[in-house]
Amino acid sequence: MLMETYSAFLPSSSSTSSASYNLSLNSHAYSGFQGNRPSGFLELMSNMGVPSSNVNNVSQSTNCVGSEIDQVNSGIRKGYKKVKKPRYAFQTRSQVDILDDGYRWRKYGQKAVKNNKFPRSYYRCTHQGCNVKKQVQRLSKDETIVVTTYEGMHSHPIEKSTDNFEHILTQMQIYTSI
DNA sequence: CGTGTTTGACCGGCGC
DNA sequence: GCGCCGGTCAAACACG
Repeated sequence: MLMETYSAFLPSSSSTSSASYNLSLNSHAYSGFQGNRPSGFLELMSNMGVPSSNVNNVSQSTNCVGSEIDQVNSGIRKGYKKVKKPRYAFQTRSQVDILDDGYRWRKYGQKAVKNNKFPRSYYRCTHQGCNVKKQVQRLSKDETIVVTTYEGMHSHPIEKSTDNFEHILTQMQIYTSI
């Protein structure tokens, strides 16, 4: 079904300008980026050095996504120090909810959000032992904008043949050129 | 049969 | 304590 959505359509604008990132990450916990090689979309993003200064100013919901809610599950287990899980989100101007970053995700929930007529979908990486989660949300303000929030970091290689960003770009161009 | 989605129930935190 | 809210579980279901 993803494919249907993919091949369905993308904004009529040109491919390069269709994607506008607004990446915000709380950097302190990410000093040691676990992946040494760019095996994932996220690492690619970070390696590309997408600065948080790239303000698209599409909406101000980004800051709440990026840094405010990140202490949600501060799991205090056995008196260990609670590590606030860093989240980081980037929003993409796309008609497609699911941005295939090469990992395999299993959907485990979907909830309606307040002030938003679109639901939010919760995904989890299906790799064993990998606890990376992501949630995808579409803004009701501007329904052409999809906010993808990642939580955690993959500690395993990518499972698809999507091993570099150019492949992704190729994909995007394929789907955009319709 | 393996894998992923759907969907209501459930749960914990928080404000009142 | 109660109800809301955001997040998760899990059984049923769909599909190759």
